[in-house]
Amino acid sequence: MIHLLRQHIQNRLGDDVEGLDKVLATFEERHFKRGELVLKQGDCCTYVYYIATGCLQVFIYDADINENTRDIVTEDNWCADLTSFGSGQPSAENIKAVEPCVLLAVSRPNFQQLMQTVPQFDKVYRQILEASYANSVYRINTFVSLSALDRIKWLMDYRPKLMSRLSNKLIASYLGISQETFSRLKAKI
Amino acid sequence: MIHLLRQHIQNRLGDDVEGLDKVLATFEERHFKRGELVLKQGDCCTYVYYIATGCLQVFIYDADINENTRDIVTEDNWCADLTSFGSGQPSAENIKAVEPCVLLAVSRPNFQQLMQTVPQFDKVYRQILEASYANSVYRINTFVSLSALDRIKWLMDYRPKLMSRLSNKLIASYLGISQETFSRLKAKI
DNA sequence: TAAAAACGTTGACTTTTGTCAACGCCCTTT
DNA sequence: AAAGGGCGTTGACAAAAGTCAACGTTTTTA
Repeated sequence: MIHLLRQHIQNRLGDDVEGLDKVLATFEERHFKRGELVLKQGDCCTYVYYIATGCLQVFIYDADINENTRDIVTEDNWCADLTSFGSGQPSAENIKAVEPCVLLAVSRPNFQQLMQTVPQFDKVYRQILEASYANSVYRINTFVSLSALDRIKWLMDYRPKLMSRLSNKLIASYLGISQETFSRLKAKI
Repeated sequence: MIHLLRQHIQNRLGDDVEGLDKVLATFEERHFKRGELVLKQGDCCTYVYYIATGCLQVFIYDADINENTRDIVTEDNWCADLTSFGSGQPSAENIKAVEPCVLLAVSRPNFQQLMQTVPQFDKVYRQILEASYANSVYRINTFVSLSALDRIKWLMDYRPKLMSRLSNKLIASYLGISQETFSRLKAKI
């Protein structure tokens, strides 16, 4: 699966990336079953994952033990609790494979070494950060400015494939509404 | 006001920052009155601002011309629409001085030159990104997991000074609720 | 300083959303 | 194949939040 990561990086930095082989050699391939936890809250997030295939849910539990979904990330994207990963503090978040997943993982020590020794990897990291941040900004704006119905319409426009790919329960959680409300509002469109 | 930025950088990178004077010389000091727009949606965000003093509101308008607040940023922090700044595309967001502000601004060309010529500036930018992102993640989690009442309590804990410093109208908008609901819920605590 | 505008609160009412329960369906899993 | 569990939908009701209006207060601004 490493060729997918190679392509991902080359798409962003060009075909001639110095140190690319060194970078790729540092990643470990890890497989997760549907429903399996990749990261459990309280544990430190010691890996950053490139999703070769599959789909991850990033979520926190509220007082009633509901899963509240901060993000849903699909193949050819990166996933981690970057806050925990960067600080070394325990994670407040959980990451779960909602489909069978093949992930390519870099550990924290390896990541830091790559950052220091491969300048191009530094660029990759910045792009991960920028993309994650841009995504978050979008998402916050939907929460402060849109009704539940409009958030559904927004998701249909912005990430249409998610609608057919994931369970309604998960999408409702991603939109910050109950499963029942999602079911009812969806029927109105 | 440039000494505030100097201190900000030294606090993060140490007292001996190579190229610091070059960096500081690149910033322009700009003053904004209370209520003045720093960035208007549709315009490109051509500056990144370090807030020396004051407070900025980042917001978008919805269909009813309400101001929906994505973020509130106070002195000794950075503010911009990084998505627009990075891509050069028109901004979807507005930035307004909600208090009289002194901002230190770097233009896009100067920013890019610093990134290429001063390695330490690169680190500063990454820290801005990481901090902005961490802040966004927190904020999303409050929206997907907390009720309006709990978001108010969260704000009291997480950013207590904002509560006394800003108008209720603005805080309500930041929390994604109406001014009236905020007034009523606040009375319950 | 006086007028105007914006703000904060409260009441009455509407709309939106959540909760609990029931039911059929699909999908595992044994 | 049968049992069990989870999912998606719907109904009935409750709770939460929004809207509109009014009013006194504070803040701007002319």
